[in-house]
Amino acid sequence: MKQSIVQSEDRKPQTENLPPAIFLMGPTASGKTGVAVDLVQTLPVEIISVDSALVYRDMNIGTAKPDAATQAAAPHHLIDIIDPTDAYSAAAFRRDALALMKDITARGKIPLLAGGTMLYFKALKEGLSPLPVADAAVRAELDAQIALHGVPWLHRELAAVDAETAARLSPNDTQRIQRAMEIYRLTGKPMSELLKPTLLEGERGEREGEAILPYRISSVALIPGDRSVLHQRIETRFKQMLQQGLVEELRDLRQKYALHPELPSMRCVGYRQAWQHMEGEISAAQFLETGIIATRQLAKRQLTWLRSMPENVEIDCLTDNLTQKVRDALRL
RNA sequence: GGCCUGAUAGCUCAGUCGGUAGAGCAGAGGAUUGAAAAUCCUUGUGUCGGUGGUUCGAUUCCGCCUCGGGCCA
Repeated sequence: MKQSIVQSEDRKPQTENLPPAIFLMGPTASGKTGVAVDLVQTLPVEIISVDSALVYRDMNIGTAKPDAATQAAAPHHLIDIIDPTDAYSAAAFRRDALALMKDITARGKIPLLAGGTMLYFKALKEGLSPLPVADAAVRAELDAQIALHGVPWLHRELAAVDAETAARLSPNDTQRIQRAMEIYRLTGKPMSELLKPTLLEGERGEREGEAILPYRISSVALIPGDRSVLHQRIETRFKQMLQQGLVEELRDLRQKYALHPELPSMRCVGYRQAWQHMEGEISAAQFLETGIIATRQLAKRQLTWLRSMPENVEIDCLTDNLTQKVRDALRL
């Protein structure tokens, strides 16, 4: 692990010739959008949103999407690109982001990738293995089998064809077990085998001078110095979302689209709880409480991601002059 | 005012036929390859309300006090 990091450091001497790009990461409610919007005013940058929830059209309040005026002043790419009935993915993001970065660079500008979906950042930076895309029919089949036999049963099925992957997954990790089985049924090969060639491919690519991400990255992470302050912000913001009409927004969404609670869009923080409340499963008070809790837990997972990325320059997002501090960190 | 009942982890509660206690939730830490705002893993020492008494030993039994809840006046 450590060795591979050292190797990749050694292997990118021509990084100076690459065009620049900026990563701006942070947990929910850390002020990323504000900083990005400030930077656009004074620097030749274009914002690419790195957010798995902002991609959905008509989901505005619960995703804390920048409003129309903000977007007019500071356009964001990869916002409002799919309907809430559709699914996006890390692979789709990488494809879209790379294309946008190329265009932006060609225009003589710098891509500013800002957001809180750390898997997307990772996929962009490190690439993805050549795995098959999601297959609705196979997933439906697996859903039915899980409903019938339970997830641990599917885990045993996986162990029979891909012991290595089964061993690293919890028997309860429905999503990953399902994905690993999906890959096996689609390709006839175990996921663990398909992950390995990637490294070889990556090495070959680098030998030919093709980096996985051909940009010189400056990476900044907004980290709250005091977690309890972030929690307070999250609570305040969630209450604002309710006042702005989160439930009404969901009502409209359900009228406009054929939604169901298992869709990725409807599993988003806030919308999931709003759905439960609309269905009478939880009270208004529970909706408020669980919505705030889910947001806190999201922020915590985002912070775990950020701690695993030592290349980031960390800035306390709770200080004044945040944008200036980001600029200083980027030496812009 | 009288009677009944409760007071145990941040919250909701279980429990100890007397040998100082454990679940869920929250919180914290971690994982993370086409669903990732998803999915999953790990993690529970707290004057067992206060104070006297009985006892080798009390959070557990008894008395009183404090604060809730209920019923009767």
